[in-house]
Amino acid sequence: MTYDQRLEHLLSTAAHVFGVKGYYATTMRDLSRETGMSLAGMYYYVSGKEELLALIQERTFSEVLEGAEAAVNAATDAVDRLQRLIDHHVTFFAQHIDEMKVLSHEADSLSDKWQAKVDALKRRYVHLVTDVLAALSPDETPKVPHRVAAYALFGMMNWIYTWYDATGPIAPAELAEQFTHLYLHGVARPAPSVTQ
Amino acid sequence: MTYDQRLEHLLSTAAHVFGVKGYYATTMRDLSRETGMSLAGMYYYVSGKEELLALIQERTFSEVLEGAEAAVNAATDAVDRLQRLIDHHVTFFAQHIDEMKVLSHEADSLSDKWQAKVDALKRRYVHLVTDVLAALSPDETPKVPHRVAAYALFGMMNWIYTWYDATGPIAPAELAEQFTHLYLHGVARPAPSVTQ
DNA sequence: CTCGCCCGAACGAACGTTCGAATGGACCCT
DNA sequence: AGGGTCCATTCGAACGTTCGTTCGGGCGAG
Repeated sequence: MTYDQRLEHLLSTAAHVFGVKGYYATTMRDLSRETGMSLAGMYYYVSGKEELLALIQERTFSEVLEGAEAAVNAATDAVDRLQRLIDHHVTFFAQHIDEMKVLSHEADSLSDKWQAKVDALKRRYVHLVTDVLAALSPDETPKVPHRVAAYALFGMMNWIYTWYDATGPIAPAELAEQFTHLYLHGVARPAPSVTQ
Repeated sequence: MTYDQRLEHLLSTAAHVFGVKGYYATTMRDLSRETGMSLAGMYYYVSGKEELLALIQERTFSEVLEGAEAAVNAATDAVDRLQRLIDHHVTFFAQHIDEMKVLSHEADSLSDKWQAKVDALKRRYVHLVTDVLAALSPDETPKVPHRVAAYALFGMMNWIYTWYDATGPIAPAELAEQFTHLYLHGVARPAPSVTQ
């Protein structure tokens, strides 16, 4: 076992426990028991509890952002970009539930020093999504501002940590398709003109 | 000042501080300072910190559910029901940001005894929304299951506590309209058939 | 012998909660 | 009217626990 592997083990265990119990409710003694390391031993790998949270957030966000950019770049047209973006986000979410739960739920738990780095990643992600939406409906004054549409999409996707079970009857890719359809066409019937 | 008024003052102050700092990060001493009551004095009104959270959640959820049912009942047709439901939720959210933030963010922080009561209210709300959606598209096998559509709507609306500022350029009623339009028709152009 | 790695034991601080007493108005009996 | 008793309300001070973190040293491979 190398140093890096043990740090990774600590981080992934911490992400799991944070995801289940929440950051504040998790004690270093919980992590000690769960990792098999001693209480003091963990401090050889991280400077403290907050650095654990920061590293988890930073690494996860970097990975999801990188993947999202790759997914968008691999697309052919505007609708395809959206489809791939949603699919990547939902699939990644399902495969890294604990980390994403921490990312969604503990977005404001870091002190300024660490928060800034995560916020920078977050801005890049929001910007990416907003661009995709702008290309999708290049109207100068759409009925729904691109910013609102972007955060509505984030809400739809990030909220799944409260209800979705990736091992249930709906596969991640399936959920992504449903989200994409919903987000593109709404719940109104396929027929364009609705009552009223 | 009556007993009830002081309890109300304690609860609303606690909701505010919980909303800003989070439940776990808030100490009883914080609440003592913020309410002007003594540390021990607060225990005359509630049995402990957890009852504060429970009362806030229970009262807020009851109120939002009651209002939502009234809004739906006042509507004329299926689309109107959805419109009023979204408007009520968003407007209520904007007017009670702290409480709704606590409700959204601290949904799993209660012990079983209290959680059950809140979960019962939550189920009623989910059921209400699902019914509205089912009436909107009575298809037996819609492209998007009603349950998924319901949680997508909740996600879109509840996520606003992370980004929306009710005192900003977008008024709550305006945001509700945008959400309704987005949810009904999607981001795709009014023209029904999209590229691909 | 050195150094990267690990840990038992302890430290000081902060936490939620409790205790016992003090306050003051309402009410009763004479 | 006055004296006495109760009870709702308040709070300073402390209690026991648990927290994140640190200290000093131990251990094994090079």
